[in-house]
Amino acid sequence: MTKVKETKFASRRETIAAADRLHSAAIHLLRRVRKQDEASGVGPAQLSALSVLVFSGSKTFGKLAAAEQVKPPTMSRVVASLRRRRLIEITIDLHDARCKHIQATSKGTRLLQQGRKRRIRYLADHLKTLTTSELSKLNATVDILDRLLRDWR
Amino acid sequence: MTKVKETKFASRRETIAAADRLHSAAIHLLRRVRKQDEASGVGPAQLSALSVLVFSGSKTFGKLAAAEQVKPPTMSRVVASLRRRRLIEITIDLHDARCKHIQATSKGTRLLQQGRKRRIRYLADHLKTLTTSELSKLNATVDILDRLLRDWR
DNA sequence: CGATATTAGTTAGCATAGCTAACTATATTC
DNA sequence: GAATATAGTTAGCTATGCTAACTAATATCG
Repeated sequence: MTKVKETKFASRRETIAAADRLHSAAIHLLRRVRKQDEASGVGPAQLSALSVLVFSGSKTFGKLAAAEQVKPPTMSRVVASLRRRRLIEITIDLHDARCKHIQATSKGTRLLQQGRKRRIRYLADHLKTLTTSELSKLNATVDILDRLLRDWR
Repeated sequence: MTKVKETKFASRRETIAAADRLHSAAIHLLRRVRKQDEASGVGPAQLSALSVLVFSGSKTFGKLAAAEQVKPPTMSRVVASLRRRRLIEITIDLHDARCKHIQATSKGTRLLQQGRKRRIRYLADHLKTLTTSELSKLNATVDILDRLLRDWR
């Protein structure tokens, strides 16, 4: 028995080709889905930040900026816009007056969930042409991607 | 025999759940990959337009705007920036002086392909932790998505 | 205790990217 | 040849990203 090791991983060439195709498909998919968000009248950065607040609860300013992979001045303006629209509220930390806690208002939560519903419904309207077999392949792949994203870097 | 029809398609609930997960994974994946493009010193709209020109050849202004799903004034500025950087060239149509044909210069082609290489290499560096079995699942799913995107709407 | 350093966030100012409304210039149509 | 349609531009708004320089609060250390 000379074969002691299975080729568990793909060649570099194949990996690159897969990366390329995945990248392109993701770009084109999102470009279409994102158009649905315009109906909310709120920009993408604001929706994305609001989404973090709605799904992971209250966050300090700094943690929100980190979660959005954005520099503090950018988040500062995004938060100010959200506040002007009464989609979030800000409270000052009792123990450290420098820290601000940001949380979604009920109006913000409502707006986000409606937008999300619209976006997902739109995507689902296209996915419904898939067979159950195709859909389960899709789900399996998203499992893989989720793991990849969790362990990123 | 009462069962006359197979349930070829998934329930609405399952479809919505899949759409939601796909959407979220695509957002997070692209957010990471897009960071790699900053190294090129050219913004995302410009890179995307340049990419169309490099891979599908010369385009008239209007077709480029349509391909990028963007309004004419937006494309006007994008093209002007690309031109200032000598990444594209513009020629006037001989038969219709209103029409402008936009094409990538060799500098533009080079810049795009380097950026693309960097981006794809980065993504591939993460995909290489996948087994061949996982990679082929991924490829199968991208096939499905490509078809979906081609027949969109 | 008080000077200094660190941390949290803001302000100012710049570039890119998206839009609409209003414009110019060229072609087409009647 | 006058009216209309088409291709693109200009002006001006909003939003999102950045860096550099700032304020204010806390922590550290002599």
